[in-house]
Amino acid sequence: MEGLEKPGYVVWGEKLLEWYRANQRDLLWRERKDPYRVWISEVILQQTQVRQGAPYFERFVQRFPTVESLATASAEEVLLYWKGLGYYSRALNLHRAAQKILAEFGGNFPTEYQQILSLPGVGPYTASAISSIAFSQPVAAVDTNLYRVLARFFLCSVDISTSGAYRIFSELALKLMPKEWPGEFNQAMMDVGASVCKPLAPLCHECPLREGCLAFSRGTMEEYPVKQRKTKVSTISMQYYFVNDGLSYIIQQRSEKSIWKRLYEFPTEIEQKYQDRLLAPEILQHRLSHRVLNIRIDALVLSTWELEQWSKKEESIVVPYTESAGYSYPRPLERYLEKWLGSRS
DNA sequence: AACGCGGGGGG
DNA sequence: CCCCCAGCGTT
Repeated sequence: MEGLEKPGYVVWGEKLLEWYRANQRDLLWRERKDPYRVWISEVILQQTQVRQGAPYFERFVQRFPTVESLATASAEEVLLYWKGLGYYSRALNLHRAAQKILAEFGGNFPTEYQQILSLPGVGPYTASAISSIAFSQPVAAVDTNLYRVLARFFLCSVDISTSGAYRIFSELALKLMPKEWPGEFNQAMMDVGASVCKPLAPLCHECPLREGCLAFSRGTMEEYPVKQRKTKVSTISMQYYFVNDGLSYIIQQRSEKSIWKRLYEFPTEIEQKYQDRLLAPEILQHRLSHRVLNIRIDALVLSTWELEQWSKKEESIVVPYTESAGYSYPRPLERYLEKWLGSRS
């Protein structure tokens, strides 16, 4: 990595801030420096793009405006506001963290970095983001944007998926940061990374850091940052039965262990005697990051009496069509339901 | 250090 | 079909 003279660091940070003051995105959670709102927004935006997360933030803080309102809600309802966003343990951790804040910090959002880091679902990045934005602590929020911007500018070839990279980049960022503006600096880094220094086809012509950027001068922007290759994609098959009587259907809750934590799904098996009453199956394909799910859904229409017998089985829940929205479903099942219920009216 | 964990969008 | 994204927790 090429060095930068001491005075150069100061100029770097100030150039970035100057650009940020003129070009920052106006986002809902930037209106106030309320640690609660910063926290919620940061968790929503973990591995999630602003466009996708913004509507969720608005709904979430409207329903749960304070730590206490979140802590005293049911996990079930919190999940309902997370439905469709993915990475569902984030919602469950948010809920647990709110209860921890209530129990251990008297309902006041903790102000110390180490305390913030101790909250479930809050890692080094999120703790730094909250500390810097809400409490003006001089710590670097090391996310993929920061890796990309700095790796390109300084032509740094360290593999960002290794643990050593975190320390190198956070120390470098701290040198570049004007210490009076830690929150602004971190958010400026995110905005430059998101809207200018993009992973592919970066807009170098409008970059405030173009001058001095080593990757730009060599035309090798897209080769940075260096990241280890990902694992291969695997395929998994799933079988569901949509058991209904024309008015209600059967669901069960998934465990907290694997994919789709605590969301609701259709039964995965039926008794032998129903095998010859299945309707034509629906085949859905659902792509995840490193997996492809082939989902087969067989519809089974029972009489009201038969459905009632079924519902006596352990863990099964009968849902009237009209109350379908009261439960959180994985995306593919939600789409199946919409189609089924919609076709009836 | 490597992996599981979602979903939407872009080329 | 691949890639990407305001990461974290577990093993």
